[in-house]
Amino acid sequence: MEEQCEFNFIVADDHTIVRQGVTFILKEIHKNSCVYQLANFSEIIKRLNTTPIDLLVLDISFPDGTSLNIIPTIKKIQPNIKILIFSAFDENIYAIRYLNAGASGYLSKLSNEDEIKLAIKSVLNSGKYISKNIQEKIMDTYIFKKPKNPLEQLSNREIEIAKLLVEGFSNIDICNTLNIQKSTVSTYKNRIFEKLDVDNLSSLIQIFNFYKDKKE
Amino acid sequence: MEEQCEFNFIVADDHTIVRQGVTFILKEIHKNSCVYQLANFSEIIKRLNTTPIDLLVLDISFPDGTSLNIIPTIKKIQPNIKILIFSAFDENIYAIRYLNAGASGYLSKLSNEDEIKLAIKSVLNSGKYISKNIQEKIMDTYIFKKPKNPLEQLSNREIEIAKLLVEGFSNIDICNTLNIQKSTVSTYKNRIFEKLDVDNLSSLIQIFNFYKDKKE
DNA sequence: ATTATTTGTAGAACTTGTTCTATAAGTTTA
DNA sequence: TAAACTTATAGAACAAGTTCTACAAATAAT
Repeated sequence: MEEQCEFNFIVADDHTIVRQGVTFILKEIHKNSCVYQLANFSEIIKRLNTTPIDLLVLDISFPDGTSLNIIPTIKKIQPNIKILIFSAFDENIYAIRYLNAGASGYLSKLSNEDEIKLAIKSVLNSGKYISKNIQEKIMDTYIFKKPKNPLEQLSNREIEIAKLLVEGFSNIDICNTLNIQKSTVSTYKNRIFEKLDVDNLSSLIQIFNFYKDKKE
Repeated sequence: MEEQCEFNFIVADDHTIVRQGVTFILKEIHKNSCVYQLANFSEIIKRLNTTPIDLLVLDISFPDGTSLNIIPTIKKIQPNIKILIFSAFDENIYAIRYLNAGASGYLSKLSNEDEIKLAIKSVLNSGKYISKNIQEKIMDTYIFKKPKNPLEQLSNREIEIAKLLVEGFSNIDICNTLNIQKSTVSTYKNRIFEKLDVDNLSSLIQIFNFYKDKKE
């Protein structure tokens, strides 16, 4: 039966409704394709071991970066597979990481139907899809050559203070333990936020947890 | 044209793919119905003011400050409307609160297609849908009432505010969006911290992220 | 039915955090 | 090597956040 499939797709997402929505679009684009709807990682692996897949549309539900390493795992089984990340999380923080890890595209769930179709077609035809937003981001990274791991931009002192902030210490705590003025701590905080392009502690914590164990 | 609609539905969700998936299912159940796909709260209100709606399938994760109190707001416009909450958040924390607030059902996005159809049909026919899980939950709460997920200790308002804090909003942001005094926000923050036994935002974020998707 | 507790809310006084500006020392770069 | 950033640091004025107290309404407990 697989021989009647023009393409083999996997749609992996824990939400049924999303799987079905994506399946519907895939069938619209390629009527004679087979779509495997899967809800978790082990199902994906099982399927990859039995069926050559052209495109995997992959939801990433965990913002902590654990799903990053599933990409090489998948590619080890099927090196030519195209992976389109379909994510509810903000492009700005994650997209480039996933593309570097070997994904063929990163698509926001906020995208309208045309964009979704475009992404799928692009990945199938040219092997990649990069949204306007991400293109700009990459330009930034290349032209201003920011390091891949944004934490590397921080000076030693800045990292020291960022870490304390992330661990929950107040400015006053920090200024006491480091014996500096509170205004100094604030200045650091500002510089850290600026360098990492965030504007609240919550985002700092996210970035920190995301990148702390990653080599650039 | 509205007179040819057997039912009028609204599907409100910020993700296109979800709106379309739900629309597809609704059309499958009631071929001759009209479905309005809307992406934010103000669109919902606008539509409610012009069209009598039988069922609103409402995602509660969208970013424009949607919360519990939109349910009474909606019901004030159309008292007989049925609201089915279709949520990516864990039932255990939110379901009962939304049902108490006047929703007719609470459906997890993890549900399979049959469950989704069942929920929609139940709400349309009998005016309510309560999943096995939630039924058990209610039993537990009524009969055995064991405290499991610490987030359950928080009141509705406390959860609302905790969520905003976790997402990185400042006290001032919160007091502006909720139209309360900044001292009030601080009071909440304190109570939240006390109940969850933490003393800084960082820990709150950790607890929140740890428990938000966990069943008890 | 009465009492106790929780919930939602603030005012005023106070503490903490931010901004804006600035400076000396260290590092790059043209 | 001089000019140009970067880094580590504050003072002062101002903004944001906290504390402590309080009170009415809703809930729960006795």
